[in-house]
Amino acid sequence: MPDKKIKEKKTIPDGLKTPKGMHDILPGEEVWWDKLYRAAEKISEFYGFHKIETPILEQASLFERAVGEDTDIVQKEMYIVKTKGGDVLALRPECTAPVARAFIEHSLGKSSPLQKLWYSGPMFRYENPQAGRFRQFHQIGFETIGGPNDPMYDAQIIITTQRFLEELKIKNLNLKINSIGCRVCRPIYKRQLQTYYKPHLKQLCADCNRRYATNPLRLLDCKNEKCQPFKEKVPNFFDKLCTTCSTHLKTVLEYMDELKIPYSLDNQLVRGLDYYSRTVFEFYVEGDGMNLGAVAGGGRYDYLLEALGGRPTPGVGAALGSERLIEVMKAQGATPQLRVPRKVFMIHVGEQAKKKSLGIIEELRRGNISVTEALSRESLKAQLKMADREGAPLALILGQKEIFENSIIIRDLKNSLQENVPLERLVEEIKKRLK
RNA sequence: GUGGCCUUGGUGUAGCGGUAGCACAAGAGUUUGUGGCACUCUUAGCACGGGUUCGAUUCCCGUAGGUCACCCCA
Repeated sequence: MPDKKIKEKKTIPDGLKTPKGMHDILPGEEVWWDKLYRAAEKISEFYGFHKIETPILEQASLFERAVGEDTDIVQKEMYIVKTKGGDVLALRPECTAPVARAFIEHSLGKSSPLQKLWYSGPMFRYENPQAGRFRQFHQIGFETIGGPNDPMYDAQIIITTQRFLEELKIKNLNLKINSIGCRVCRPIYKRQLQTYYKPHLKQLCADCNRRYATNPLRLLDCKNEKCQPFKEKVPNFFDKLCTTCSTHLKTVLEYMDELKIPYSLDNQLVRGLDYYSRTVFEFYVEGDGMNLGAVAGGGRYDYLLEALGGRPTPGVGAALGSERLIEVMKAQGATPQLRVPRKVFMIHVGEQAKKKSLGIIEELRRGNISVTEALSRESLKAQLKMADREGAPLALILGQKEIFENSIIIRDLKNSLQENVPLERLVEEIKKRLK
């Protein structure tokens, strides 16, 4: 029986574990997240994006309206929270809608007609986890809202995303671009698709039959074998784009060439969020074991603001999956952010020295010198070993003799030279050596 | 939501129907106040629940988690 009790203590009960698809980010991972966030901050600053933070919870109807009632995200992947007051809230599944909401709610367009915003934070989607797919995951995103409806912004969002990926040294990138048309040409194309598919409905899979009615564009990215033969003669969307849209796409592509960004046109690229219009794009990483899906994706959303009750305002945005980026960096052998070692390691010998060390450490920290210690260790050896492992350049050694002389030893751990200095000159002596 | 595979100390891994080895990591030490190497010792484990069995970590079932595929996406 006592055996059993020990067991119970060791294993955390299932009921207390992290929920499925959600993970702790432990201190060992810090170096990767650090690298990611530093890059994000650097790129945002360079490209003139300002950070915005929106609540984790929003009214569920925000996403229904923005992302679309018919989408998988809204239909089956949202975490819904009912408050005691009767509000229906959702854990945000993405962040473009909240950013657009904030733009309207705070009339950001009034202070400056073009807003360049970026965000970073957790998103939530209730789906089955697998590699690169979690129920709580993190995104970093860039949005430009407002200004004229100019393909230049599409290009700028893409180059920003591209530069961010480069900053992270991510290789083997593949950029896919497509246009899904506008209010004018998309409905026409949808009808053409329906006309094309109608005679074949009985031979199509169940999903496609549903898509036929709800979202004909998705017929294009069905992967069911049954449906493949019919794709060959599908009317090509590029031919059906209205003049405005095809000019828009052409210009975006010209800018890509100008910026020397390689891309591939993919007329089957249809994103699962309804707010997109015209340009849509995704970045993939090619290579073995890189089945993470898109590492970044985005597009233009000219009708989103309007759909949320704002004035008609164009926008373009991109989102990157933080966990996927880190996965790719690891897989491609990138080096994580270096931890900055603390400058000096305080070592004591004996009870009296231990007590006195406390004060010295505080004095150093106030002198803006970072200090580590292992005051709980007693042996000098063990403490030096720790100092070595921490990578501190200097160790301070305080023992009976030093206390008596009112001095302290500064040991250079790189070349093993040490010197005894008066305690009152400690801060300046350290600073001299750290230069 | 459906289906396949997986689950051994902190980490990575052996193993067998009779309760477990190894490596790394961690801690202590190799005499008296000096680290990185080496050596010694120590700590620590069969995901959870049930069944078959004299006995299960090993076989069977279920649950959970992970992973892969479909779907969709970051």
